[in-house]
Amino acid sequence: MSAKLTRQNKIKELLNSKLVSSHEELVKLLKEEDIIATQATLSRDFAELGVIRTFTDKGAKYILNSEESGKQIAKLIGFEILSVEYNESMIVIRTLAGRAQGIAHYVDRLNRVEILGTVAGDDTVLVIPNTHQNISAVVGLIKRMMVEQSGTKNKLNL
Amino acid sequence: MSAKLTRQNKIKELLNSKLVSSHEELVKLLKEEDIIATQATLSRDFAELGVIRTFTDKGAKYILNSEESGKQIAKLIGFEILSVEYNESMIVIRTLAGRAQGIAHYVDRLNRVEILGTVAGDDTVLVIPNTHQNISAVVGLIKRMMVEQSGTKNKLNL
DNA sequence: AGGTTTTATGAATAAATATACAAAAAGACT
DNA sequence: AGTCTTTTTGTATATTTATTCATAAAACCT
Repeated sequence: MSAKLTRQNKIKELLNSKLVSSHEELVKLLKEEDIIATQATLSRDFAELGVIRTFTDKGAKYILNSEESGKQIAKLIGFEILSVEYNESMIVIRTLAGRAQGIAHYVDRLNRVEILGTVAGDDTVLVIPNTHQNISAVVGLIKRMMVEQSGTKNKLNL
Repeated sequence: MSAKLTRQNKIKELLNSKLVSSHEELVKLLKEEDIIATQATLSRDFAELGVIRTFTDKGAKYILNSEESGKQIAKLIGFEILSVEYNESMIVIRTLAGRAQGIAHYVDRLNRVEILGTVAGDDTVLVIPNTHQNISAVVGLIKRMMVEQSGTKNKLNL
C-alpha cells in the first residue's frame, strides 16, 4: 500500500474515532502512529477525502463527508426501487413494502442542500426539494444515487 | 426583526442559492443586499448557524447543515424540533425519531384554516397549507406555536 | 426615563489553512 | 540500468478564518 493511501486510511480512522480540531492536531496524532506528514499534506488530504468542517460547542471539528458514510449504509440496505415519479413540487419513490424508511433514511443522510426532507410510509417515499431547486435536477440526483447504489440500472425503469 | 436575525436569514438564503467560497465573498454578497457586516461577524454567524465547509472541484464551499444547527436548539424545545423548513408548497418539520406523529397530531388539533393537513413519518412531519395561503405566514404560525410550547423564543433561530 | 447587564459588532491581530514553487519519490518505458 | 514523466511532499508564504479587546447597541430591570 502506498504511503499516501496508508496515511489517508489512518486519517479516516482517526477522524472517526477522535475529535480533531485542526490540521496540526492531526499531524501529532499521525506521528503517534509513526506516520509523518506536514500540515500542507493534510490540507491536500482533506480536500481529496472530502473531509468537512463542522462546528461543535468545543470549536471546529473535522469529520468525513456524510455522503461517503451514507454510501456505506446504502450497501446494507439494498434498494429495490420500483419507480421514481414527480410533479412540480415533490418526488415520489415507490419501493417494496417495508423498504421506504430505509431509503428515506439514506436520502436524508446524503445531506444534500437540494433536498429539504423526506417522509416515508411503508412502500412510498416522498422527497421534498428545496426552494429554488430545479425539480428535475433533484430527480436526476436521486436516480443517479439509486443506480450507483443498487447497480441494477436495467431492472429499473429509470 | 433584529439586525442579526435579518442578516442570518439572508445568509441562509444566499448559501442555499449561491456558491460561497469565503467569508469575504459573503461580505460582498450581503452588501449587494444592503446588509453591512464584517468578516468577523460572519465567522461568528457561521458558527451559530452550523454552517459547514465542504470541498468541491472549485474549492471550498460553505453550506448549511440544518441537522447540526438544529440539534443545538433541540434541547430547548419541548417537542424536540430540529428544524422547520419550507419550499413554495409545503413545510417540513424535522424532529427526533418517533416524535413526528405526536407533533402532527398537535398541529392538527390546532384546527387552523390555514392548514389543510399533515402527514407524519417517523421523524418528519409534512404540513400542507391551504390553497392560496402565504406559506411563510403558515411557517410563522408553526414556529410561534413551537415557541409558545417551549417558551424560549429568544434563544431560537426560528 | 435612567441605570445596569447582556449581547452584538468592528478593528486589529493571532491562528489556521491553502498554495506556489522546488525537490524528491515513484512509475513508465525503453 | 537510464531517462522521461507524473505524482507526492515539504518549505515558505499567501490567504483565509477565529479571537481578543474595546465599544456600541439592545434588552432588562426598577
